[in-house]
Amino acid sequence: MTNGTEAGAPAPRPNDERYDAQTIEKKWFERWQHDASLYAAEPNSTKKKYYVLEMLPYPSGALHMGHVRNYAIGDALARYMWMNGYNVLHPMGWDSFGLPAENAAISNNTPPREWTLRNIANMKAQMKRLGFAYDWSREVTTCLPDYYRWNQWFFLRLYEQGLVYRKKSKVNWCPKCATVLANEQVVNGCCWRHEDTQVEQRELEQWFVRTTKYAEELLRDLDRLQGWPEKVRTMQRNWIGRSEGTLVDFELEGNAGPAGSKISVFTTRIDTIFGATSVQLAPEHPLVADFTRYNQPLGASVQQLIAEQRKAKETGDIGEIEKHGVNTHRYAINPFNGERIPIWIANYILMDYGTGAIMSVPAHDDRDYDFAQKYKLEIRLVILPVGNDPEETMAEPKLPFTTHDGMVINSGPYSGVSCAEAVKKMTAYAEEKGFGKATVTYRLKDWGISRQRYWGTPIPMVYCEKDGIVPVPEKDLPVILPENVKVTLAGGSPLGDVPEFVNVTCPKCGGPARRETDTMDTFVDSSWYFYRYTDARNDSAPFDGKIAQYWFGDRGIDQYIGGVEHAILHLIYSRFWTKFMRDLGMITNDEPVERLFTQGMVIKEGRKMSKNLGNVVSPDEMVARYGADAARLYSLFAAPPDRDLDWQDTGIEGIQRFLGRVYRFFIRNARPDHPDWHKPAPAELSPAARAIQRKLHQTIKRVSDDFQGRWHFNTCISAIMELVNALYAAEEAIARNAVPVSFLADVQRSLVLLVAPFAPYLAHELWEMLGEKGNLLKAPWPQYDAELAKEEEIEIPVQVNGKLRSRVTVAADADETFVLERALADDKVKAAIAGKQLVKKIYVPGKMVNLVVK
RNA sequence: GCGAAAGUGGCGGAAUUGGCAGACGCACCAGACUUAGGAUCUGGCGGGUAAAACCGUGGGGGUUCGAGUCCCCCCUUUCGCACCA
Repeated sequence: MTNGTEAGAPAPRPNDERYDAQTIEKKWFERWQHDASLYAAEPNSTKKKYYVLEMLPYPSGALHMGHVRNYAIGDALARYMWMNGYNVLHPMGWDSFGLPAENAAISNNTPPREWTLRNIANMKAQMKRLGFAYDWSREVTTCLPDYYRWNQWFFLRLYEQGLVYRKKSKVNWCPKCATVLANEQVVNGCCWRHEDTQVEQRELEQWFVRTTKYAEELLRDLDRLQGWPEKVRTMQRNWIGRSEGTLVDFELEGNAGPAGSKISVFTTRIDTIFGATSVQLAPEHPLVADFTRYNQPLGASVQQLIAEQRKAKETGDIGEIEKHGVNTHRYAINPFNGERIPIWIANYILMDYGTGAIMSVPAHDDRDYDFAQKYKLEIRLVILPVGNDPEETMAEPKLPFTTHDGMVINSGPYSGVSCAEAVKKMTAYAEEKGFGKATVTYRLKDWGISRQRYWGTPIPMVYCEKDGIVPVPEKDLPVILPENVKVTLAGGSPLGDVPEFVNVTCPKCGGPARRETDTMDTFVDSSWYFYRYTDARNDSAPFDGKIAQYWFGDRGIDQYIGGVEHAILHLIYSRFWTKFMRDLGMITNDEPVERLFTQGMVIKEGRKMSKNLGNVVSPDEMVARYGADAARLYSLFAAPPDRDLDWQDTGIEGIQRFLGRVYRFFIRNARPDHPDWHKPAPAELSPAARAIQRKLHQTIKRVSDDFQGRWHFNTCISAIMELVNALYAAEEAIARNAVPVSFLADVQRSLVLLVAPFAPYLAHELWEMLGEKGNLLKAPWPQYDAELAKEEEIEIPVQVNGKLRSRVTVAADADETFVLERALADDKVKAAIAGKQLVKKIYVPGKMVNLVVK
């Protein structure tokens, strides 16, 4: 151990003081490899639990900087909680089913399993090199049977509960993935993975999970998720898209068609129904087929409308579609006034929302107004907005009025009541007469989970000619995904080409049957993986409920950290799964995640990193050049974690320099062999030592407060830098023995602890340098003392008429009279107020003085 | 179109509650040490001025003794939603 210097002599700065991250990190990396229990959560602990989770990665081959940032945040928190005495669960796993493995299989002839496991090995090694403190004994790999068998087990439970069903439906088909996408995976009409590939529509038999059963609860419980970003809650609320309204049946005039004699429309504005001047059908509405059967020209027009709508949907421009429609010359009867109104077919009416039919009220709906203008349909005023002058409005209405705040007019017996009142009364009337009822519609759809792909969880179902659809008995799970399958991107599941997989005997009758060849959407895997972590090696159940109960408590995972791109899909499916498991009696919590944190992206030169732009920063390269500590610390220092981070290569060099400064300070000042080193620090300190002490306690406060609060680790690190700068400034005082060694030992110990969550390698090295033997991870977090953090003297700015004129230095506890006296005695202040009348003296205690003069 | 967040030096960012704008770091400049410096240490660093004055947090107004922070209007950027009846 290098000793400090003799009193009075300036500190020598030999070359071996150089901070060599590679050597230090290699040393600790090797030690940590040999201690698997280092980061293990304690199984039967009386300590308070803390479950911190980062979103598990897809094993694409290598980590990127976004991962490093995500995990650096979680790791800092985990280490902080350990040091605060919690029993911490900090696991990691692999979201390892999915299409890229198949693409890789095709392009370089490697089986998906091999490719995936190799990527996992590589990324795991990267994580270890970065020093992340994961409990690897709980590692979850979703593509292995010991995990996906439980997906199958859950599928059987869903089936028993009637929560999964088969339905023939139009599906979104991505030609590049050669598979079905859930609605949620379609972004602006394109595939969420292939942003430039338009999604097509195909008709297929699919398995659907009845997520809509929980729509109401998923919406309601969003209000409880106070630890989630408002933004995410809003996105989920929009996604669920709850809408209260009324279903109203319009009879068809004349001969009823075979599809029925009524058109059911959904409206949120039944109060405007006396203003309905047409009924509009979606081009794909079932009734349309009847209308076009003996009407060739109409059929052609409808085809046109369908094509327009489809194209608009595919390009994501459905919001701006140019409205087109065609008059069927059929009529519907308004049940409220018996009036016959024309039935139109229009390209902006969507079949997959509500009933696919609407009543058109041009005077009180923007869209209907546009449409009526274009086709010269009647526009009838039935709402008078509050605050409008009736006569003026009647004479020259500035339509459309879409407000709910108004009075119903021209509406028979309802004229004169408020909109809200009319909705109630008219709905009640419709229910009484049997032609309508109050309804709630959701934008949220059931979750289509079938994928015509190989690399996923086989759906445990069998099709028997005699018995139909038969679930695979639980004892036969898992249905193993066969290997050596020829993967192609042609349509249909590759599993269909594997006879030994497909051909089975029916579990019921023993006769010949076919296995389901579709696999599950990978969002199934990630919907419950965090429960598996609590009991990852259980081979008789997905997990033990009691163990999950300990880690999830009543409110779920204490802190979940990941990208905002998962704000809807992953998190809504996870919430669904939790509610489903709760209703199965497996768990007691209603929600999976108490606190959610969404970190910003890592960008460079103002743009997202991408291979195309050639601005990708490789973690491996950063670690090789600057070390893991520097890479991690910089990813926390460069921006607050919730904001985007603009990566600058010179920025990380600054961080490396800082780590070097810390290291060199310890090289010079860690003196565990000194006789005073382990003695308690004296209560009375010299001014130089007192200054350090004050700074130290201020720093502890700042760092601790941020961990508890807003997580601005960038300012925490700044604070630690300030402390280190203060120590450098004090080195002369240290050299002349004006700072007691025992006190300096305390300061250094605290500094190591403050650094430990952010730069674990260096912290461990320094800890050892201080002569400490115990596990740094379990060393208690330093506590600050408000008294010691207090300044003894403060500088008070003095303003005259709001402009800074001078500063006066006073004791921290000086009273107002004294401070004002000093301020008025100051020469610069005197000059500023000379010849003027002092009208007001403002003193904000400890902050500032403002003198108002005339 | 609707909603949210943001806009501060050459750059990343600080200022947590209305109270010294620019902490901390990068870049740059100067000095020290040095055979050397892409190491290290010290100092400087919003504009402006000889120094001051003065100006300065996207733009314009307002409230206040005092505004980056609060209110009103506008501009720009990012994100989310978008004929959802």
